[in-house]
Amino acid sequence: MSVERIPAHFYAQSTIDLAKALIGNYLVHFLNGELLVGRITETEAYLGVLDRACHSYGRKQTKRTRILYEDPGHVYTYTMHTHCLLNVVAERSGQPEAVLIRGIEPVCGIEKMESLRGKSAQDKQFANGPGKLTQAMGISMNAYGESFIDGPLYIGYNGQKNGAPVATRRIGIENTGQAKYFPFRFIENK
DNA sequence: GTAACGATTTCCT
DNA sequence: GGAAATCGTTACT
Repeated sequence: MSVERIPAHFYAQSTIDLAKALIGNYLVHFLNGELLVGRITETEAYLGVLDRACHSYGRKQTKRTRILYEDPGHVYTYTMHTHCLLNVVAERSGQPEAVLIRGIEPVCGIEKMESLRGKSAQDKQFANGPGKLTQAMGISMNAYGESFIDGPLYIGYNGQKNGAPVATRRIGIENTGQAKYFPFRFIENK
């Protein structure tokens, strides 16, 4: 199976558009000579400065979040409750916005994923969460700061896209004021 | 150096 | 549906 890597300009669009555009495309990880491919089914936009739920709210900058201020197309991984979350830096340099990959469906390298995840790919709970998919794809903090444009981890173009993604309210961020009502979470329209 | 918090997952009731 | 687990990063003394 060959998956065409999406070029750099793809990432240089608004965070919302990027979040929608990612749905239906492939998340690809070249790991130890094996190709792991998952179809992206769920994403979430984090609008940095305006978004209280985001680590870069108010242009806050720390060691961990500085990658958000770099050029779009970078990999931003974040450790949470012993789990690793995967983000795609969007917009443009100096604009700390990113898209969180929240869910995938295994496509290629399934046996390897099952081994990494320790669960059957038949299970609907296999990779339907931010921490689960990073485990299934073998993604860790090692990926922090890499680029989707020329690294072992990248987004692959899927010729046959599905219908328009559905926007929903976000979840899991109850303590972030009004930001939790923003419809910035996108799921595949089935 | 120490304390508090969190973009989650999983298990229990 | 609700609570505990669990640990790196952040913020504060």
